[in-house]
Amino acid sequence: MIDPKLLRQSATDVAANLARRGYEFDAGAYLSLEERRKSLQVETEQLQSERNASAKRIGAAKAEGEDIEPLLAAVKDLGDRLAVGETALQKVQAELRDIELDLPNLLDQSVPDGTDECDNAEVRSWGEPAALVFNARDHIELGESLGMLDFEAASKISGSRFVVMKGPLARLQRALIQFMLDTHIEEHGYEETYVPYLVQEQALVGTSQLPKFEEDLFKTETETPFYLIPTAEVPVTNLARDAIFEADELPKQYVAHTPCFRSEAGSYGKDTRGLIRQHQFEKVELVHFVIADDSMAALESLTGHAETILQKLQLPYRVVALCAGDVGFGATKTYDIEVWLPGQQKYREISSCSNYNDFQARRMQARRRNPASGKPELIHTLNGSGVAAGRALVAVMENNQNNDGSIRIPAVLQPYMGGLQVIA
RNA sequence: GGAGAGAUGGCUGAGUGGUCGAAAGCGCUCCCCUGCUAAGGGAGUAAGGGCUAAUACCCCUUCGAGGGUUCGAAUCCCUCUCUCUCCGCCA
Repeated sequence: MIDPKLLRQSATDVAANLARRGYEFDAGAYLSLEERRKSLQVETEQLQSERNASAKRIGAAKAEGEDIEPLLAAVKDLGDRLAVGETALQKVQAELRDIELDLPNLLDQSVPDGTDECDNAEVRSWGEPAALVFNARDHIELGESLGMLDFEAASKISGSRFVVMKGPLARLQRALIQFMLDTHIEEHGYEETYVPYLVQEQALVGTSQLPKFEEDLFKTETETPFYLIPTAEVPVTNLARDAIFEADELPKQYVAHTPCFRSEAGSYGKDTRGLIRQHQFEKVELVHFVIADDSMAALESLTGHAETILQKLQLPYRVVALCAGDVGFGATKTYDIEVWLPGQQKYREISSCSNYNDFQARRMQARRRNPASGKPELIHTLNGSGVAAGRALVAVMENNQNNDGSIRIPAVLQPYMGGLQVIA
């Protein structure tokens, strides 16, 4: 959520910033609604104040044994007037909140212009795509011929966009997850967390998947509905909900491995085959809570932590700064890390690292106490994949394939594979 | 699933219709006292929102959540959620 005070005071500046995303914010309509809110709120609070004062007078008079009938008569219609005002105020406030919850975050000035992923700016790249002497196979062909990826079996059980993995390949994904967790815990200073995979609406409003993107989520039909998490960002970031951190508690860095569940509504034609886009996938997620001044530096270090994983796996990648039109709803700035996939002969997203500044914090009431003023102020939140395990598996398979269809296991993963060096 | 108890400020815990945003204690902050420490004395110490140039005044809201009764609700009524104890079941 954008600061409502900023919306009031600088609505046209906000509109100009959001226009970079291609988002149209009707500042005039907002401001007229806001003006209505102001007069209604001032009026209603005035009536509440009168009610409180008269209740006290009546109480005092009664204690003195005086006749309170005249006082009661004087406030006879106050309750009705108040009820009318309160109802009207609540309605306007709800309308304003709906608008505010629907507004994307302001973009950082360093975000490059552009409308879609074609305009993203490469920041750096690492490693060289290998020149394979034979025709590179994709992970589907590799996995199926090894007998270790079974999309048909998954389809029988659950339909499309699911997979069954078997044997050393299933273990390889687990090895990747373990390796990533251990690296972040031991080398990057993260605290490991285990979190719920089912969350309530409020948590998703906090991280801004709701109310706008409900169709992307799986929802249970229980009495109070649960949503399956689309990313560990949701439960982990909500650890800061309604919290006031003391000065020495920040920064915080959390890592979590979870499955992620996405309906993929609206992506029907995309990546229909293989592991790239599944309803269920494994991911290691990094989350930072920092003070406002530190969030841009934290974005750089978080992105670096994800890059370290790919470097240790010897996977070629590049880092791109998402352009204005491609930055996600709640982020102020995002780097995507794209790994080279020989089977597709292109770079594909394997991690997305975002600074949300106070956007999620405001929705969650996530604060820290400023030691100088003693007052609570909003923290900044960040998150990024460190990295997506399913896609990392794809990258390892395709980049480490041999001519005979066997797959070399990266050295850093071999300890997690019982010393196995090749999957054949 | 059955039976019972409970939910109050950072913590413990009073408070069953009126001046209660809320006693007391603990914790924390500042000051005094003290050679240091310990002990002691005094003052302060919730969050969100409105108004505003203001993190100054002032005002509003909040005692698990939502509704109701009332001039007035932490206190009375209804619904829900959660926590704890015992029994059953289960990983």
